Amino acid sequence: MRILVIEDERLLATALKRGLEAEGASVDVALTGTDGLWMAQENPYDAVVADIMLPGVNGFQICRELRTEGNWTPILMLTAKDGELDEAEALDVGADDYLTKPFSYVVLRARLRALMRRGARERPPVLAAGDLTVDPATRRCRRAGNEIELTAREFSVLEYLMRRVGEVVSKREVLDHVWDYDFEGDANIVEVYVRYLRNKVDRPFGRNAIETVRGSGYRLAPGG
Amino acid sequence: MRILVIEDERLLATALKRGLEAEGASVDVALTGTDGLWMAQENPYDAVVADIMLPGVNGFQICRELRTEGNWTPILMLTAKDGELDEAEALDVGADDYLTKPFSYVVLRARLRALMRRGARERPPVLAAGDLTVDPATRRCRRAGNEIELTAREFSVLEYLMRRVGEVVSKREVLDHVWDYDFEGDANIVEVYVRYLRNKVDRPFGRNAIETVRGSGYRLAPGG
DNA sequence: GCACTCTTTCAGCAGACTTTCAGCTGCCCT
DNA sequence: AGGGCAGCTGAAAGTCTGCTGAAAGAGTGC
Repeated sequence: MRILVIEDERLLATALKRGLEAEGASVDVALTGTDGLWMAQENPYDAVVADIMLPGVNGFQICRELRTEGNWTPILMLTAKDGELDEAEALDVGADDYLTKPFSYVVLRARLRALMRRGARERPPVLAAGDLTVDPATRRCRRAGNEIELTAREFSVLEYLMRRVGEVVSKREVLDHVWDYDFEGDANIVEVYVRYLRNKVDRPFGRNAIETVRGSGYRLAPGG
Repeated sequence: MRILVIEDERLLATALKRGLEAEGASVDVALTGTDGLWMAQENPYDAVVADIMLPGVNGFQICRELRTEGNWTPILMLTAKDGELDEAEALDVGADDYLTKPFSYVVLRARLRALMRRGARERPPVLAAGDLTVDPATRRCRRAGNEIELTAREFSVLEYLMRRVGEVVSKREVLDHVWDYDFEGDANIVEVYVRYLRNKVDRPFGRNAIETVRGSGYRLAPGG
């Protein structure tokens, strides 16, 4: 479940990211409308949460632009104002739903779920590579019929690798997608998580799904 | 995918180089505007990322100069300032897009991809010469159906030769493109790597893809 | 407040990879 | 034939990367 949050208030953006990720979503954050629009154009998200008031391109423009391009990803609009006008305009330009700040996280999640259910397109429910499967929706991981317990971070790292089976993924990329985009720490953290994952998904099964490509990163073997 | 990064902050330049290379791009770095302009004029890049504030020739000038020469390589401008003025001017002189520092790597990559896609120069994802193929995305190399394991350096050298199949490539050029731009050592290192490559991609197959052109350099035979 | 789990940092280590070097081979010229 | 190069080679030295255990730090639930 990939979600794009376009929101310039970092506190809120981070809160949303954390919250949604805790439920198994893979969340990217854009801090400006310009960035957000580009990211939405570039990646296939399952939903977009966009503030209306944004630096650069505003939420309405993002919405209109995406729709005119034939991009029908569900969009949930946020705004600080609570005028009827905004709401009408939001729906006019093609947003699917509308939420007035301040809102409770629970409400946002509920609406978002509804949106995505409605927009339930052909989306492979589980990621699979050989006998290894990962279900972002239920946040479950199984291998050869055995359920594997993963922590939130572990799951996110594995999910990202699974989304790119076969490709070499650099530690930097993992960092960019799984950690906050402004994570300052050492890329060693990725090595550490790869070790945790290997201990859980590879070692017990005597397999080696996560390959190391020295100097480049890691690659999840297509066959698991 | 060849990308030129013109940026005087070495930290940033290195980060970009690493990141983009990790995704299979072949990245050259210029630390001054003068060098950058020259390199952009000399080599066919798929995209140029240029800082506006540079020692020597600045980003605007590079852009204008290339455009007036009829060079329409996509250019992405970077700047520390976030004035509207800069943005307008960047687009005026012919840049294709504009990014304000600090930016997240994810965003840069997304924009860059979009730019190159817009440039609609469909580039085959894998490089091939006869039965020898190299895939920068997965960092895999195969010959006659056999997977060949290459180290990071070996891969980069081979990739560079493959990008210029049929052409004679001097050791100096290989050094400049594959090693850090400030590599001080002996060009003999290239000979050493050519040997490693021959041992892996030629010898086992009884072929001779990498030809020596005495006095000039090496040439990758178009037929593999 | 305490116990617990999860996340992050850190420094040491082993091994893989890179680079250097000195001698050798073979081509080309006189 | 012999000298001068350019390129080739084997081996050793050097560097760097990724792996690991341990422990500190954050976050959560009781």
